[in-house]
Amino acid sequence: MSEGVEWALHCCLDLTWLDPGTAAPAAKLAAFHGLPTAYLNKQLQALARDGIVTSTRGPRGGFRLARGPERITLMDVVTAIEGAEQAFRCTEIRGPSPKDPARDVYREPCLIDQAMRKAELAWRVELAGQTVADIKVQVERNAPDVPEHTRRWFADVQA
Amino acid sequence: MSEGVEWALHCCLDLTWLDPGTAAPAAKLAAFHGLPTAYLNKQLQALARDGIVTSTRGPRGGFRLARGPERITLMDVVTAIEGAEQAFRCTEIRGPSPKDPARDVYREPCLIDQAMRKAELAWRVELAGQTVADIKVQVERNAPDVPEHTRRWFADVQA
DNA sequence: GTCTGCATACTCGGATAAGAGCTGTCCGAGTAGCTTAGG
DNA sequence: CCTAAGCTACTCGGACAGCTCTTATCCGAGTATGCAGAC
Repeated sequence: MSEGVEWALHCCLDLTWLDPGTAAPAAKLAAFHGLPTAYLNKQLQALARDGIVTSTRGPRGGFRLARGPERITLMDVVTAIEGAEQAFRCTEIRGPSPKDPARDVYREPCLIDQAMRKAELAWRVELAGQTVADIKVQVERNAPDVPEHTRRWFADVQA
Repeated sequence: MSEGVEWALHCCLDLTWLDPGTAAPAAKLAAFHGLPTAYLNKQLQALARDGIVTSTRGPRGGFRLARGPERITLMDVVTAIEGAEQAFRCTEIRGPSPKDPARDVYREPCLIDQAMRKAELAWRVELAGQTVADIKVQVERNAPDVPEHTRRWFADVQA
């Protein structure tokens, strides 16, 4: 899996702690996490294309969440970065060449495909069941200083 | 996900229908599914390294299952081809650079990592819960002609 | 007729290229705010 | 003093290389089979 997913998730979490009405530029987000600015910008663009964040250009511009974090699932973020295609894709390789006379033996759907889809569905259900807000709440409980620490950093440091 | 997984799963299923005591060479398996022989051979080698199939060289040689299909899970096959590493791997990018004085704010484990692991675990559980024998039984119920069709093809055709 | 040695064909195994996708970088498009000059 | 036009600085956005991993291929290592020749 692309590591852009990790970056995007962390950025979404950061954005929940910004001062209301402010946006975080890609440069600051990159500096905060020690990541290459331009490439992170590319990932954030992907989030913007899927309507997870909104982007504004010019001074005081940057990215902010397009909707409440309770309405952004981990699945949404993964899909935005990785694309919506299945990881396992059936290429229908059953049986000897398509010109085989007994080809109709394989009318029924491929059960290997179904089994893999079932597993991948379980993965997607788990991802769709957790929102950015859930993570936010857990962090605020486990490490109460992180939100303020983050907010302050984005408010003060000019990177 | 590598398409070698699909190839490997189909091959394992084929092997369950071979005449007892016989082995299927990579060339025949490749011809049966319309795949490049040499590359499929490489995937089968990966299965052999993980002890899922056994390989014998020379005439009448080839691959056969190393144990009963009820003891081969889909997880085993996926791990053999894709490796045992997690798809999502946390690189610990939380907070500003490691030399930040307030670094100890991030003592607690990364919750994004935990969330992603949880989802991936659900995927693995699903895969580990289905065996090649399960697929075999389902196919024999849904498409009763496939087993004999396959057995005959491997017994007769010299590819 | 039987045994032994050898040649042969077959198959896996690992080392070696080609291609695709992820990773990383750069510069142009667009915007907000400041500056400055005029009324 | 107030207004407005222009300028500057800042930020996103998409187009352009580098690099790792998947895909694909080839040839050598090893083995069972069948044959030929000697006893």
